Amino acid sequence: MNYLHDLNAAQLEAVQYTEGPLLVLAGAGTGKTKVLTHRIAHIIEQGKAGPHNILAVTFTNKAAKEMQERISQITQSYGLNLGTFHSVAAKLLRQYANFFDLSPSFTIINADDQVKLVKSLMVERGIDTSTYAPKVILSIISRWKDMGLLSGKVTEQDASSRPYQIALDIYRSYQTRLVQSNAVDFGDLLLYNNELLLNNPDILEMYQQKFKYILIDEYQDTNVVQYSWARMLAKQHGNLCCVGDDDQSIYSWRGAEVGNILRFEKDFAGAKVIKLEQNYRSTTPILQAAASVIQNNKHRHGKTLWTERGKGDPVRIVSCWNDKEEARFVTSEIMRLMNDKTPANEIAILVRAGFQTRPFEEALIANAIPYKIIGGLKFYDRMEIRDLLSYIRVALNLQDDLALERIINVPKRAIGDTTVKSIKAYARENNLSMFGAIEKMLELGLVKNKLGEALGILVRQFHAWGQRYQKERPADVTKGILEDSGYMAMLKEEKTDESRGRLENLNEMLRAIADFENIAAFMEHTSLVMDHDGEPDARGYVSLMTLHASKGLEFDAVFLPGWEEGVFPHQKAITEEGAKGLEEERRIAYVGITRAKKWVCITHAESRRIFHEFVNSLPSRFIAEIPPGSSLRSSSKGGSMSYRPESFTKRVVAPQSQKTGSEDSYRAGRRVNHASFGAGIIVRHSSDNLEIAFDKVGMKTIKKDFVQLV
DNA sequence: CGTTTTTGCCTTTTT
DNA sequence: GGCAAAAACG
Repeated sequence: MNYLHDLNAAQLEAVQYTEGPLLVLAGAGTGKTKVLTHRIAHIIEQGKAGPHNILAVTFTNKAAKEMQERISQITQSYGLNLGTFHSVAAKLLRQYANFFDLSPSFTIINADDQVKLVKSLMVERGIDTSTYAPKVILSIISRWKDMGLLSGKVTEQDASSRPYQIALDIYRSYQTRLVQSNAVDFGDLLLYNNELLLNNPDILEMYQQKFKYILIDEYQDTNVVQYSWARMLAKQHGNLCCVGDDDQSIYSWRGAEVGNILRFEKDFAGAKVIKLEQNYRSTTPILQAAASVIQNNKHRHGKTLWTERGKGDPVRIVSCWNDKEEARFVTSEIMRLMNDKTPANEIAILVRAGFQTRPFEEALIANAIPYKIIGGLKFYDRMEIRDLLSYIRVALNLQDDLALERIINVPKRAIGDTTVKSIKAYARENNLSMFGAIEKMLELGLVKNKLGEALGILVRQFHAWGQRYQKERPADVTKGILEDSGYMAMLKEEKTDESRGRLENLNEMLRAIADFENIAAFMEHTSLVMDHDGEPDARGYVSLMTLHASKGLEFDAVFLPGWEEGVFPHQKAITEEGAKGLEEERRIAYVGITRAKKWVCITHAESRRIFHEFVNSLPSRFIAEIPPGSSLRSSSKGGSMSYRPESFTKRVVAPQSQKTGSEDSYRAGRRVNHASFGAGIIVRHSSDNLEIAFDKVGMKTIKKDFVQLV
């Protein structure tokens, strides 16, 4: 029983309350993982259920791995069903693949392939892809999947407007094509699972009996399908424990429904709710600042974090002229911290969007500070890796058109655009896969000479590789692919730094494959385990990442740059989602602040280069929500800052003085008048366009010429 | 017909 | 300041 000793009262209650539905509202840094791991260990230790009768799902592989390790430290847990939603779903679906006209070896396609498929379907039926972006159409389809809607269940009403009509049309053929290619996307993994249980009471009952205790981590991030799936599975025993924090729900754009966690007590009769409010991470001013921001949200359970850490430094809020100066300021502060013996890996810069990392990278490099971008370019997203994966995919599944198209002419083998188009046309006419079409065309002598020869070689090679995978070691066959295809030779020929790096990456992948029994297991791993690169615990590196990527992490010092209206909160979140979008932005701010153990420094720039024009913005409204009592405001624009090197003023003033008088008068904060929209205030401006918050009609983007200064 | 060069689009967050 | 699709080139 000694594993219960280091728990506080609320944590202990959550661990011991094993029977019936339970919602654990776990604020940032309150020991959420501890509760989950101890609870699982407790169920096993008490003999309530064996590991194989417990199901625990997380969102990230990292979380799953950490939980597994920590449980193993407490008790024997062999056979525990623990994994991400997607990996658990994939495992289950492979057993019932034939229910969905798939073979158990189906491929899981990634986002890139999804967009490509949607686009090619749109082009096929003559829909203009510049008016309706394939990405947008895909996101509509994905949201339907997240809501549990197969194309047949989408109603006329769901698809009333034009983009939705297009999306529905594409959705149907998209699914057909995926099935023909023996492939599923991420959304399908859960959607099909849900359908499986809905339509097959016998299968559902079997799993209901198997899983006596179900635990869900990060419950605030679940979508409708995940909710429905878990609810069905838990129905018989009713022992569903959901752990999450409504204030940290930041994935609505991926289909997550905050409503799931807000509705918990309604959905599960007799549910118990336990709040974890003692924070073990941050100082009081940090928690106060976070609380005063998040309390502006209407839709939340509401909880008050407190700490015994005691007083600490106030949250700093610093104004800068522009993005470059902001980066230099943050970098100089980082150097100061490192001089004061704060290790680099205890320092993080958290940005709203990926492109904001650039000025920081430049400043960090200029000052020789080692840094790592977390979650930026992923190992499996690299060109050469995706090429090799495509080769493997085709070798394993000749129907995988998307993969074949990617590598059909890599390395160059004289199979160009026109040939690919004719192959696709032939495939469509005869209802064949591309590979099938090539074989048929060769058989009928429709392609001749050099082209026929090149295609013939390719066909024979893929058959050979596929057969070799059946009996030989996967790493050997894969190496064979790289050699036989000429891919390796192509890179060796190039002899640039880049090509050498690519070769190194391919070798690393061969080494990774060597750890797997069979190639199918490796492919499952690559499609579901994406967090490979940039471990945040890397010693000696400052971490640079998006706020989203920072969830679950903690650092001594956290820098939060770019707190400007339009950047953060992001303009799109507000225009597209309105008040809901703003609340989510605020939760992102909350996540950012609560990553810090000792120091938070928020900065905003008055002018920022976005694309190739200067954009002026007002400070984020979230800054105004932080009370002076827990924060300290200053400016790096001149005057009082002691750490400000001479060069700052020189460089910073220059762009300002370059502006013409008339441009300058349209700056953020000025009131303007518009003939039809009335009075408003400029929120941001670029060379031609003004973003104006009108008193009556809300946000609009207006050309400068159409408004007058008041 | 296939390869090289140029243009034109960007950028919210990702299992 | 990057990468993919279209246009020009061979």
